[in-house]
Amino acid sequence: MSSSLLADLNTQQLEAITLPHQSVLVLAGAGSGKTRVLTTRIAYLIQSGQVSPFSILAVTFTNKAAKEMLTRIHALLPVNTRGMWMGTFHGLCHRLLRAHYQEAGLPQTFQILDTADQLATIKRILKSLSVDDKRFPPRQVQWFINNAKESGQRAADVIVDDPFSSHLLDFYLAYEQQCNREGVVDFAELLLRSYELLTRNEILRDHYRERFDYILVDEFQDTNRLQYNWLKLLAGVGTKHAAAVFVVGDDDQSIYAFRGADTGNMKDFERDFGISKVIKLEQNYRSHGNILDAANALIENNTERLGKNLWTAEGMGEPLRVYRAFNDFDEASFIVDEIRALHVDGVPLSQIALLYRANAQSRVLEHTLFKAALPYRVYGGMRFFERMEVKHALAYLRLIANPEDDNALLRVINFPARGIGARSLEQLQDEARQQNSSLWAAALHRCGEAATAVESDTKNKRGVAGFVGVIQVMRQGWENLPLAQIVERMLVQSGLMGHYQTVRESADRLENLHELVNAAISFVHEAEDGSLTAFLAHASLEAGEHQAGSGQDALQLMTIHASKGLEFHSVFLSGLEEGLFPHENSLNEKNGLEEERRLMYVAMTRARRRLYLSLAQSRMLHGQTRYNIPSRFLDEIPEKFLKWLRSPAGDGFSFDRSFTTKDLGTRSAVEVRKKDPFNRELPVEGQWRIGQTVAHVKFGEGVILDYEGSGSDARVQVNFGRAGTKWLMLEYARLTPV
DNA sequence: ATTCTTTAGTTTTTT
DNA sequence: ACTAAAGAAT
Repeated sequence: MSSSLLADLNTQQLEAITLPHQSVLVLAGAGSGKTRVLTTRIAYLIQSGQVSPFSILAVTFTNKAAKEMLTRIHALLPVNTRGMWMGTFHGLCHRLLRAHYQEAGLPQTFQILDTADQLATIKRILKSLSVDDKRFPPRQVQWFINNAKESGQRAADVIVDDPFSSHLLDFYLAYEQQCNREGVVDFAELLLRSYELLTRNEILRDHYRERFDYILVDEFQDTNRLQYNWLKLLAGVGTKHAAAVFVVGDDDQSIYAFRGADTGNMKDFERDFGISKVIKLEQNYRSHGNILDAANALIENNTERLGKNLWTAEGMGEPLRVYRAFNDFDEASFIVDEIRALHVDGVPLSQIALLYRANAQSRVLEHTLFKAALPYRVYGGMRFFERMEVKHALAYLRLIANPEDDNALLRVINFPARGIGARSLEQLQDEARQQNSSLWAAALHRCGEAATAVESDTKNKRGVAGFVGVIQVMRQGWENLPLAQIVERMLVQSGLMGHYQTVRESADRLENLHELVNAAISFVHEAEDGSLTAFLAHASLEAGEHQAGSGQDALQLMTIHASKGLEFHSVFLSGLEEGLFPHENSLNEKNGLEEERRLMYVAMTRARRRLYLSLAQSRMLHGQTRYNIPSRFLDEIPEKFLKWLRSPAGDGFSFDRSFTTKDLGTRSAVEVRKKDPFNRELPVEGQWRIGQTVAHVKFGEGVILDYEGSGSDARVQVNFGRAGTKWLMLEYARLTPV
């Protein structure tokens, strides 16, 4: 046994890593070396010859976490870990279902619906049932279905006692049938179906139980009921081949109860798996004492805790700095000033995080950072595989794999436009309903199956026949092409490329389509199975690591949720106001306040050396100025840990930093409708800006509102007040700056 | 079939 | 205040 593997570990870490074949719950506090323990445990088991990688199953919550864990194991251990199963719950269940699709009652090419696809399917079903979507909002139906599935219930299992729920149940049933007909599964279905597969199929169950000797689970506090039951089933508690289940979690960092995570699973785990001992990792290697003690004091206010207190061998460090701002702009400019000072002191920008409760808060921060010319990156937001043009392209690919996919068909049957309007679509849907078939089958039937395939690539590209032809061409003779070529040809054949080449302002979209080809190429490189079906599953399950633009030293902006698991030298936590944090909506939910407090705890424990807490007396929200009182969480942190940078009571208040209404209130006679937040230069001439006042020979003075195009095609929209708002070609309009 | 107008929703989010 | 999506008008 190499000694380096176990060097520098504390007693509890060592105990967890070297534990013999038994199930254990590891309560791992923030910054206690949780990931290290998990990866070292796996490396230790393999290196000491207790188990082959083939018999290990490791579960994480995100693909990112799985990837990181694999990298770290490889760094510890020069051993081939191919046989090991490591991934997310959904990824692993997907793997099971692919391997045993027949036993699971699925077509070989079954596709995965993401959240948006699922909602679209539900809307479609509600429409076909002529349901009033005012009375039954699609989102609520979606929530009902996912909730049922995540507690392991099929439509047949749900018991309802009121007429409203009884309707919801009908929709659930219709949705189930529709998904089966189309051969698609949603995220919850991946779990439920593989759970049912293992329940029903004794041979498979025994096979996997025998195979997986050691099961490890990260972020266990985030598991929902179905995931827990899946785990229990696979582990085979109480049977001859019961696996040793090693779960790591922190009840204080459970912040996903709102989407079904159940910390009760931790207590149940102790009971169901006969846990004799809980190992607590309580030494924190991240933060200075003041930060940690403040966080501990805060979380003490929660009653539902398993009990655990973090300590550090580091010194107390600095107190937490609290700033009470006049308004949100003032708060942002305070943050900018402090960032500048930190940067001068040598703290890299990438080691500074700006955290907030809600995404809407990033706006003012971004605006201020941009004005201050500080580079920043915002995490979260639109992902690559969720972009409209990418989803269109994926829909075509789905139709190649499985034309029965109504969802995909509806998305692109008239995109690019082929002259198929609402009328013809309705006819098609009626036909499909009558024959109880897919839309594709109905479309085929309508065009006359024989004729279309041959004539398709000659001329007739419009109408339903044109669409059928396009798909026929894609489905015939492309089977043996490499994935990237399929994607490339599809982009041309579908007309997507052509469409985005002609439409103005589509440079980004075109680039994304090219990027999709690149994604296919690198997917074939990395994945074992480079098939189209595998690629489509990848697109659904790993909606996208947004890692573009990395490398540059930039500030990190994200929600507190997104910051879990990360650490920074300095953290700015803004918006500490009642109503915002804790969020007002949380107060109506059961245990909502406790979850908000855990969120606060997570935010505080991200900081290694310096933690700023800030609040604004007034803040723009939904277009209205709101006046808030300080967050109760500030009261829950003892004064001895805090250093107020401005009087907490508001007396002796200075307005020096604050924006007054003069900045916002004065408007010229001409109203600026749309402001570019960055006041960026028009790319055309370099001298024109949005918001700039210009003069026109005939229309007089006006303000530039917007622009379009570039080069000789560049146009600007100018509001001339009395003469109205006009679009003008820059080349001819002869505008002059005023 | 395109384009304009109205309306709803706006805590957190991965798979 | 702002956006996206549904509805109405051309």
